[in-house]
Amino acid sequence: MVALNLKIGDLSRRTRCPAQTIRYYEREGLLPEPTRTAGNYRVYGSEHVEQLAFIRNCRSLDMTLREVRQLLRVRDIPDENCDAAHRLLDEHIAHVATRVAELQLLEKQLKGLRRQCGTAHADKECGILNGLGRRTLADADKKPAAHVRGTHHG
Amino acid sequence: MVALNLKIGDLSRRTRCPAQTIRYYEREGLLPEPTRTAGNYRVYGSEHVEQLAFIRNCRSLDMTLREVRQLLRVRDIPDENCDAAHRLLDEHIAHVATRVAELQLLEKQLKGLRRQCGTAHADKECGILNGLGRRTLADADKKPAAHVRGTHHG
DNA sequence: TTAAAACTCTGTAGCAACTCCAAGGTCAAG
DNA sequence: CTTGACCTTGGAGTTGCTACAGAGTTTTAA
Repeated sequence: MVALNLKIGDLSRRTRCPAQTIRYYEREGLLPEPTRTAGNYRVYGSEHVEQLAFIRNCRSLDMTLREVRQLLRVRDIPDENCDAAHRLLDEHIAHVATRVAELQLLEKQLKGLRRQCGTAHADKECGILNGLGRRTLADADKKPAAHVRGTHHG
Repeated sequence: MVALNLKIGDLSRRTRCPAQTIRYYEREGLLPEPTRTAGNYRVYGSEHVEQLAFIRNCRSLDMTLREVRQLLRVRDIPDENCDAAHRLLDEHIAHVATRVAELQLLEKQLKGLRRQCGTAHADKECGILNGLGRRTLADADKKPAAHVRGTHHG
């Protein structure tokens, strides 16, 4: 159960992961290099299907590729105990919880700002625009804290 | 009230914004180009202090630079009514609310996964590692939805 | 058989919002 | 006159992809 002989497009359809992304994971060392055909096409087996599924599951849980790499390493050391996986997951949960709290505070601030102007009028009287210009909105200087970013509405 | 004659380091300290970032905002057209000394040093006035404060306030509310640019444009059209600012802020609030909901779901899933293995043991029996390998964690294929990313614990 | 369509290959650039580095110019103090 | 703090520009790195471009390969249909 290793030789399925999938081309990259087949693997892509099977895992709902774009082919470009599969190549990217390979470059990044998350997926082992597949064998090649005479024509230099990549050929995948079931181990690739499974590993890619693992990666995508982790990603859907918003883990970074760094974390995925660590989990893969843990997974591949047989008969080790799974403390490392526990720690990683616990840390990840903590990060998410932190971010939720931050965003909830943010939401409150935004709604407060929004209440400062409910109606249309000339810009110079707009409580929102004025509020944003003021040196202090609630409390000033708190660092963005490095891991804090990301609402990413594109 | 325009000529304070601040050098970039002075402005940086005053606004707690790194000098590099100030130059970046200038390149991106968010801050007007300052005058220069004979030695080619940037010289800032109070209008720069105020505009930079505005930008940083927006950023601390997690707005994108694109949104900030739009708000600045709105602000600089005098006697216009502030509908545009309202719409922008409402949209931003909606994005944040969406992201909060997503992250809360995520947190639940992660905690569920964590519960699958409470104790140390050999990796191959670990419910976490096994759970991540399974083809379906909760429900499979839901798109990352483009603006959904970002917990970014670096 | 052959020509078009569909697929794959590599490599590069772009996104957001910075941050960091290098190599050098400018200015005040000692 | 030299040290050091500051400033200048330009370019690369970060994260996790996505989107080309230009070329080669394989499959399908006429």
